[in-house]
Amino acid sequence: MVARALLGKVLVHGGRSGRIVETEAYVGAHDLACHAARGRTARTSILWGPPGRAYVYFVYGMHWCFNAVTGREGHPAAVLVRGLEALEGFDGPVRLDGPARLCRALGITGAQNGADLAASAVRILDAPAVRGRDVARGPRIGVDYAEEWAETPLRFWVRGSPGVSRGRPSRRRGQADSIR
DNA sequence: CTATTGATGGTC
DNA sequence: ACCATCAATAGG
Repeated sequence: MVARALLGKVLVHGGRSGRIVETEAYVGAHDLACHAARGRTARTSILWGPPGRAYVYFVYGMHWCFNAVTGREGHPAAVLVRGLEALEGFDGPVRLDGPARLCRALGITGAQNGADLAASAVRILDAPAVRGRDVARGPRIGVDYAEEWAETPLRFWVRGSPGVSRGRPSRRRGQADSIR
């Protein structure tokens, strides 16, 4: 799965870069947590386009979130990047845990929506994969409304990384479910 | 540590 | 009305 494979890769924008340490997969129009589940609209049309482009959306009146479109044309699926570890271009310490924080820190906004991730100012660079035993997975964050999809373990993160967000999947209790 | 709330605005 | 959020605050 692409969300798992993106862990360890490098997101770059505006001269700043970070190693991807937390992702969530949104797998299609049938996934009730996916923005595409409510049909093709002006906002979500990029999701139906070709893979390898940025889907950047605005939430809660103040935050941008960055996704990479992963589904082939006509198949809306994407991976939300939720956490990074700082690599280059930052002036002092930065927090990159959380999808909106990382966008703010890298200067990603709606201006990058639709950008080609292989040939524009926003890029994802290849890098060594994260070892299986360092990867954990669990339910996605903030999607309680998505019925059975709320508990589907489509969130992936690098165990122990400071770039992993602290948001819990609020429905269930207990610790982060984990392990590969 | 958990829980709650205000900020702030596009989308449908 | 509803959010794929964050920061600040209050309470145990």
